[in-house]
Amino acid sequence: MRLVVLLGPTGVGKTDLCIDVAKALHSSVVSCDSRQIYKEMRIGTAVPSQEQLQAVPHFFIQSRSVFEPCDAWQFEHDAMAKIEELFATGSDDVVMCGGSMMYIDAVCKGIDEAPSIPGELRDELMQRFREEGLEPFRQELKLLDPVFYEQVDLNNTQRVIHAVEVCRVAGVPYSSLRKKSVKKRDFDIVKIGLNRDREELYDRINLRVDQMVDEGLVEEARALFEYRELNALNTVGYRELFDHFAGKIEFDEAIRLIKRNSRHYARKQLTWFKRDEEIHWFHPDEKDAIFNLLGV
RNA sequence: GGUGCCAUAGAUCAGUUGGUAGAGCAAAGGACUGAAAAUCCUUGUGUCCCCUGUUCGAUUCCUGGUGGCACCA
Repeated sequence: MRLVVLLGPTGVGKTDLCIDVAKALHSSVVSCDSRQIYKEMRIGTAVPSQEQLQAVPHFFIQSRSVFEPCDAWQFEHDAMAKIEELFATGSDDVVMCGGSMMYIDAVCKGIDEAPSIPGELRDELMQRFREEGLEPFRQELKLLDPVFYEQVDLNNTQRVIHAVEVCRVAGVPYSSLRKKSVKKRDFDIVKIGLNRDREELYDRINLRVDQMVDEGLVEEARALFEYRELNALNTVGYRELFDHFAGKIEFDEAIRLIKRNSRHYARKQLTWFKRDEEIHWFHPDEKDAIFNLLGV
């Protein structure tokens, strides 16, 4: 049993190659994409085409609503259940394809146990953050978890508030739960990373944004405008258009920012992937070499 | 051909009353185990177009040149 993980920055060409690899291995595709998982978005998240989806069975593509958001912990459970089911029903190989760094690690290494945070608590804390800023949370964290207080970036609102949430709900310091243990999976994992020259990658990203606009990205985003506060819609390609709809920026500026933020996102992904020494890197055109590595 | 203006970071430009220089944009590097397409941190040496002169010292002023733009013929 083998999980073939196909990863790489946005726009590199994962989707096309993924179909070929899955066909060659007679396997299904488990999507590992934190935005393609939502059914309300399609154009801006570059969901595979109907033909591609029909060519090979796909899972976790537009399978969830933005009103029931996913997170890395949830994804680990859902994806692991699906992967084990596929192996149990006779698949030797399963292909997991996507660029969501933390979701990939959640499946390959697992995430430590921690309590779920009730929505009401987060709402309450966010309300307080808006009124009083981050300082009260820093002070509370210093009392509840001095160890993590020393480690965390105290400018990072999300990290500080999340740590406070966990401490409060769990009743123990957040740091005591962060064991960073790696779960042993009972299948092999092969990681294939796709990359291109920076200029080539950026050209593709810029071009793809123009294509998305031609396909109706603006209309897709407009239909979601009223839900723009939802976390799942804090997404490149949508939030910039939301700012335009709200009258904050011109249309051309929104498009420029979508391209730039997509490029930045690609770079951020590469930064994350760089430190994973298990990844075998290829240019997407090196299909033969990839098949060779996979033994097909 | 003549006159004027311009020539500084990847591109666009600011600036130095002569003491070797900066802003936004773009870009680059990094952190990151329950929001992750999120969130956060860091980064600007560049023949200041070339030559000549003045000067202790010129990217800044002078002479000439080259290139670009505008106007006039």
